[in-house]
Amino acid sequence: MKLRDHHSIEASASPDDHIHGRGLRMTGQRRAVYDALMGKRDHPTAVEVFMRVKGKVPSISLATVYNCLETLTDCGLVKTVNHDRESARYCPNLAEHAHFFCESCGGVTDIPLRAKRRAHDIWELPENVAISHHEISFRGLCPKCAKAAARKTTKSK
Amino acid sequence: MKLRDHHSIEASASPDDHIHGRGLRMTGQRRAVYDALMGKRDHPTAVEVFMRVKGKVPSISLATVYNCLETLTDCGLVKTVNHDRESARYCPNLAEHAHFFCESCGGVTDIPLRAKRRAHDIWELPENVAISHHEISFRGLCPKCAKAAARKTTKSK
DNA sequence: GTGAATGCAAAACCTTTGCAACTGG
DNA sequence: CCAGTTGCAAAGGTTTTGCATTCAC
Repeated sequence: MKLRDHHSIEASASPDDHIHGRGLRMTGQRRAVYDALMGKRDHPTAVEVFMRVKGKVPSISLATVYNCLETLTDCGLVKTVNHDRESARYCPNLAEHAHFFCESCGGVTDIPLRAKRRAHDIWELPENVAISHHEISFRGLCPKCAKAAARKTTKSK
Repeated sequence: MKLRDHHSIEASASPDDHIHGRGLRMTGQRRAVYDALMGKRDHPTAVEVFMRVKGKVPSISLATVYNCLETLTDCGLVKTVNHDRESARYCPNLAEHAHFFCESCGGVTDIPLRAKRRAHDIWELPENVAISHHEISFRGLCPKCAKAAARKTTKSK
């Protein structure tokens, strides 16, 4: 298992370089959205970003903010939290487990917890929080689709 | 840290008992929705459940399916995946981390990964999956709100 | 100059709500 | 009986889309 690296941003590479590296253009809107996110290191929604950016680029539209956020995410400059705008799904498995969503076939698989492990073994959760729910999701290609993708890549080379 | 137990369903307790235990009624719709979920142990959306149940209870409406799914979830008979129907949020922290969502104040906090730990240390992920993203979210009360809630409970006793 | 990006408005989508009618215990 | 549930239709909120206009390179 390998996690694709979205995080390898050298301090030297500017946002512009990242954007240009993908053959994209650095526009005033993209810069403003990026600055709005970096200025306050919180977790704003698209609408909150929109309101912040309005001050600097009054003509900007909400659709453009969504656009810019998607572009920045694709370039690895920003992470999207709660991107699950798909429908909620319901699961009769009541044991503690995570879910794997295949981006190719759309399948959802249960991922069991290894014996004797608990979530706070690996995350630095504050001692005094009261946790009521937790949700762990992985996205990528399931074994079947990963194999199919590998076959295609090999052929095309 | 304690995880509230949603999983302690004894084999002896029927769905009816669970529903009745909460002072609620077991209706034909609730039973049909429950059966549709237990019949195929997959992860259907509300609309998919709706389509399955239509065959048995033709008069059922989608709103009722949503209703039943919520009730069953509240009773601990079913788990909801992807319940994050809040807006997507955007995060400038590119290091690997989880998020904590406070259900009281709405705040979002970054939860860092403990040093030298990796997600597959605790979940039994298949070897041959290609993971592109993963998202870990905890929900509950942040330290500040947990303290406030505890104070209120103590007083009212 | 030219394709990429924007702005606008409208559409799409999932989920919730209000309310009259119905029903399980 | 009667509070809890349902069904319907309409509203709500977030995100996407289509297209003419503008702009970065």
